[in-house]
Amino acid sequence: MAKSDRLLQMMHLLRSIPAPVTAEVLAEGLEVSIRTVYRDIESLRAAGAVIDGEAGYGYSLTEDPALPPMMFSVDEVEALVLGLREVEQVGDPVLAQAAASVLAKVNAGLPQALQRTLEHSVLRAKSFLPRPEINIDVAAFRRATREERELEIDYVDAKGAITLRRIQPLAIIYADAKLVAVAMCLLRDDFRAFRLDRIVGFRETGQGFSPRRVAMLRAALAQFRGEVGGDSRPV
Amino acid sequence: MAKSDRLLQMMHLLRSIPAPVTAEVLAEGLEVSIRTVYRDIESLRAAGAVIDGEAGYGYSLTEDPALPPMMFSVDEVEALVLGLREVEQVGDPVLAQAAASVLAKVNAGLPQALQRTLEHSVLRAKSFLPRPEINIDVAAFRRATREERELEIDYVDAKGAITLRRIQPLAIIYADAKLVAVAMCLLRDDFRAFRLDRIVGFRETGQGFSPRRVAMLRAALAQFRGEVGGDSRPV
DNA sequence: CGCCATACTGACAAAAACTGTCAGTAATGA
DNA sequence: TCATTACTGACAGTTTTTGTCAGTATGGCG
Repeated sequence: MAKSDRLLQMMHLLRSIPAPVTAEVLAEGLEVSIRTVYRDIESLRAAGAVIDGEAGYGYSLTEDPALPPMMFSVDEVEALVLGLREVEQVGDPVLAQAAASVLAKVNAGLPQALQRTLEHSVLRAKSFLPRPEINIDVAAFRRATREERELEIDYVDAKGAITLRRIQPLAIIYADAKLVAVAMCLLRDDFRAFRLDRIVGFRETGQGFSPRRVAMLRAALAQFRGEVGGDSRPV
Repeated sequence: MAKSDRLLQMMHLLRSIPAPVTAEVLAEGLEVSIRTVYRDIESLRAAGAVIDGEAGYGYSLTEDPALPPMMFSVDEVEALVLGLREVEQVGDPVLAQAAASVLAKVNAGLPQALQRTLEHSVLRAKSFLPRPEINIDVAAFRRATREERELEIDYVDAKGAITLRRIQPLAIIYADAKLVAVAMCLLRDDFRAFRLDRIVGFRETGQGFSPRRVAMLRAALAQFRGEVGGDSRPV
């Protein structure tokens, strides 16, 4: 086997096997000697891969030269930072964490100058709006929505009474400081918007409504638009 | 030179030189014969690169195997979409365009299932807050901020009087529906926050304040934080 | 159609690179 | 200390690669 081919295969192994990977595992996988593995690791390092190797532990790929610099402009980096920083402030902890993670990933792939732009962005997001407290697992709600599963929700209306609703959730709208779920309400047999801070509990019914979410959402948004002001019917 | 090294260099040339690249150019750049270039191209193709080659025209890299699918989770994609869609709505026109562009780029690198998640995202952003009209070129203001250039601004205060201020802009804060520039005000010799909708005009003074923006911004934010509420001094 | 500019392929001898084995060094954690 | 692993240099034999040469093919243009 040509060394050049094998180097590509080694990169593949280093990317796909969880760290640490020992030289022995690599040698077996590539059917070469351990000495050759050491040489190949050296070649990969010369080519820009940052591969940590600790005696008694094994190798881990900490920087992948195959990851080309992401071709984002300065404006694009600023848009990214602003958008994701805003998401970090909203009321879904899983989503906030995901936003931070995206920033870290993008940052890792940027050339140094753009990394600086990202880290010291001119744009900052800061919200002063009071945020109603949300007590449900928003990530789970998002997931049910995405996977087109019917939900039963305990909903507190404006008067404080709790009603039980069966809904097909279509989207979650971030409307300034409020999170609003757009859904087909099976009690009213019509589209409704439900504020997430007024949902005190929810569970899946076991029913699905696949694959109609996108079309229904389109209809709901058109209907709400026709009524001027998307949250005019918060129930 | 080891072939494996040269293959990496050839990929670099193919990525960075605008198409078409002739075998002759590659041969010269890599200091090998044309026959070797043909062989290397073959090796790169075997390794997954899609390289078009037309007689009389040259080569172009149409698909780069080094581009791994972007490793974003579903949550991360949703965070991205939400954040960038918000920027599309609230950002200055250049920034809004950049946000759309980022989404397109990210989408292009995603596996199909995640492309669908992105295109039909459960999460939507919709703002109902009244937005004061901004009449300056915000992208130019951003740029001056980034490049640490002093500005002279015509500022309308709360009473409607226009004052001329000389500032060192440090950041632009998206504070709900308002855009606020944090700056060192050279008139007051202190940090101030200026609402962008009250800036009726600005121009560069020709002075710079490099490389102090980041440190000054840190100090400004600490000062504003100490005062409880970051826009308590909008001037 | 012929010409030009370019991509493409096979063959071969000489040159270069690579390999596994062996011997020895080093680091970390229990 | 021991076990587990990474690391380096040297060498003879093996494998791969190279440039040269000869020939094929394609698209665009006059």
